[in-house]
Amino acid sequence: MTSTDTSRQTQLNALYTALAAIPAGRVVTYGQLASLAGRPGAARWVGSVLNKLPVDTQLPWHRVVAAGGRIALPALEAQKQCRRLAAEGVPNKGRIDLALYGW
DNA sequence: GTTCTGACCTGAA
DNA sequence: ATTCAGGCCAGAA
Repeated sequence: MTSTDTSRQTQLNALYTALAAIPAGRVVTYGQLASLAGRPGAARWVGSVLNKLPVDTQLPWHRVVAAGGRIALPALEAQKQCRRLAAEGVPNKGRIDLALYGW
């Protein structure tokens, strides 16, 4: 195996760890999560990973939002995410205040 | 090998 | 506030 493969796997693990480390009532942006995973600028990569994430995952994927507290998901999924966040103590109306609930 | 696409980000008009 | 363009990473065609 090449060193890039192992490295990529390690970063992926770091991403899951960082995401799991996000407490309820707190949200992070894709770029920030990418930085936490040791890959600044790889926000798109994070989105790709979350998209392929299984439906029965235990990871708090709903705590990940786009820059400015904007929801990156389509209307339906976004509504579900907003609902979930509100249930965790993050009141939002289609947009989240990162100044208050941001990491 | 190139080209397109996607749960992105920033800055400018 | 909304729209556009350039840049970023990785996987699929």
